[in-house]
Amino acid sequence: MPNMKQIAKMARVSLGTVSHVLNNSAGVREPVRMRVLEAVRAVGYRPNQLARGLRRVRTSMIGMIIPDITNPFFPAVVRGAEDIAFSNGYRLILCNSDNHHSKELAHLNELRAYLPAGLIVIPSNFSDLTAQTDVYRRAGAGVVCIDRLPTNWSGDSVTANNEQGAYKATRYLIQLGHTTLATITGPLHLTNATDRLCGFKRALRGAKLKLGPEYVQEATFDKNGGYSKTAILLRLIPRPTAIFAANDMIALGALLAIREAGLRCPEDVSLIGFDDLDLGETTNPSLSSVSQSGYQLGATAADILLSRIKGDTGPAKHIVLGTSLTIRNSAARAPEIERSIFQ
Amino acid sequence: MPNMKQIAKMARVSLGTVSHVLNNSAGVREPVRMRVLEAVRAVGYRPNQLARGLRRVRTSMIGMIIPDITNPFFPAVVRGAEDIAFSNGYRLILCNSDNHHSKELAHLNELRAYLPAGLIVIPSNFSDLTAQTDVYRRAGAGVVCIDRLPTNWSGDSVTANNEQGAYKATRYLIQLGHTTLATITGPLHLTNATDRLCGFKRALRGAKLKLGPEYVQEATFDKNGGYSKTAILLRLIPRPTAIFAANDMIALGALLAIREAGLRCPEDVSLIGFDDLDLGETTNPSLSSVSQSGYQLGATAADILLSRIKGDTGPAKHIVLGTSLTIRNSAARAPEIERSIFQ
DNA sequence: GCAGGAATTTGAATCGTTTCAAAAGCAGAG
DNA sequence: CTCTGCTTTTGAAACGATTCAAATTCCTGC
Repeated sequence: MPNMKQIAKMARVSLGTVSHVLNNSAGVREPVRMRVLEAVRAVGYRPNQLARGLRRVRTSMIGMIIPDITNPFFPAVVRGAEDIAFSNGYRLILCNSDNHHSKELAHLNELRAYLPAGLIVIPSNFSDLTAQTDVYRRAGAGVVCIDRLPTNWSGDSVTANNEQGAYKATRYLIQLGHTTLATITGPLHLTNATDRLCGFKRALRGAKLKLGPEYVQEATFDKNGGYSKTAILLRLIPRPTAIFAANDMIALGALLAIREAGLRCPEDVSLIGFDDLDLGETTNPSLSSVSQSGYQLGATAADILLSRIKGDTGPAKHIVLGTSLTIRNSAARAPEIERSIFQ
Repeated sequence: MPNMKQIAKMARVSLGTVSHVLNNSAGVREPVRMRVLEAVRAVGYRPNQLARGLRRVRTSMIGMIIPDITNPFFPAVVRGAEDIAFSNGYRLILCNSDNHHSKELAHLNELRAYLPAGLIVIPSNFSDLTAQTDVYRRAGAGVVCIDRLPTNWSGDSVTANNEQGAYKATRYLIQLGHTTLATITGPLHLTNATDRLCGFKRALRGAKLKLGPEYVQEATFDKNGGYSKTAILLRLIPRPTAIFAANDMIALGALLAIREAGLRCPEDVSLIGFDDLDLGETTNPSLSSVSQSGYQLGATAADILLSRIKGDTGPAKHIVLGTSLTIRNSAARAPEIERSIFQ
């Protein structure tokens, strides 16, 4: 591997000058600059990032801690972050926390030893992230939380407008004539889950609809969660004619449970999900869902991080991305007539 | 940030001794060892990975270059690799190449500056990877290719048994009575695509079935590719009654095209995919597919890499993982009667 | 109690960069 | 020709570990 010393010798200059050329850090006369650049090109020299990082006390790496890349919502988030990072000369170190306190902590602690320029975290909210990331902030590294926020988080953040998205979805169901609604929320210690529940409730209040607490079921953000909680909802009397699922994986499980209960979606039960994953297009019926851009989430977080790295010390940024309703075939008009006959 | 010097002072020993304790690299008397460990615990010291990497000329990072994390097959691969890497103290740097020559090259070149212990690559096959990774191998870093292999690749590799998987799928279709088959292959410069085509052809030969070249369509590995090529296949006379799609994304596009042509799957056209992605369970009809474990692919690659890092200099390993056929509802018996009437 | 060999421990060099104070070069004014 | 104030360039000291030869300590047997 070629190093700076070789470049310096080839260009007949000192180490310092080579460094200045490489970093534009001091006035170097054009002919000298050219000699150095020429030598760099000739041997295909690239600065050793470890040496540079060691000296600068900061590398061009960004730690990204997410729950699980295998969960279909997260790849787009990672991709968004990687695109922005890479095109600015930064690389992503990917860490899966599985929403486990101990793994999140382990990643947080071990990443520090690489002196990353920053961190993008989808927090599990089982650890006090503010305290845990303090050592990063003190070292001048940025920390951006996305998708959901730890309790009391006062740093930079990027989230979707979960409340508004849920509100739109629920209002849409109400406009279709549904009056007996239900929702399957995500784990309520996660802010995106509680925000979506708030949106759901606001829409209900707006339509002066009341709802027993048994119509709100908390589930994990996956197919199993959706399946088991839907089974419960479908046994309620009166049976809900519309379900707002807090994400598409839950909705998928709900679809399964509805079918298994001998009911049809959307004729008997309407369903709306959240996230608008690709797989929602190909289910039967195709899934109406609240769209949010995972890519934008990741990309925006990386943008903020880069601005912090470049020295922006302004107040914490809280970016909230918009949502939109994607209407497909899983929600239809309420089955007025049948209901009046059967109940 | 605490450093070794502080630990040395606290434990009243020299730098060298601290290092020896941390690396078990020399006999250190138990009481001394304890003193050092105690100091380490007291201040939460963690060795600076940059300094360590600089000195050792190798870090505990593994570069992973994949086409696109957003493609539903790859997250499991990455997860498998990350799990094995992380539990052995290694971290993954994730790079998306988009199958672009230039991006793959850029990642290859720039990663080198971080002195990774190894590379896991899903190659685009647009660059001469053997030459491009030579600098890594000369530096003692391992390079493992997975999923598909560059032409003339003689290094370590892990792939699924693509030929066999395709053979199983095709033979299954033949056993269902289909005689007019078609296939949509992936890009034929990728070995997994050609291998799957070989398996398809072998099954045909085994059943003494002949096929015009127009029944073999090459597509990109995505929904659009599947959609457009299926449209072509459905216009052929005689129309194929069964299609083997080289992956599930292609199959998804095929499903769309079949429906759009006013035909039914599986009554009019049977369909089998490859990869057995989760989304195949929820399509209508659910998708029969050849299962391969992306997780295993990634995990095995990481295992091999770690063994190389630990010093295994044996001959190149070529691991081939098994496949199995997951039967759902997208393939059915050939429509014998209708065919004889209509054609 | 001591020599000799083995087991520990130490100290200095090194990895490849950045950075900063100091040195050198240069141009213009007197 | 010298002095002054710039602009360039240099050299050495970090950064925080590892490693190897050398120094020290510890045992064991006599």
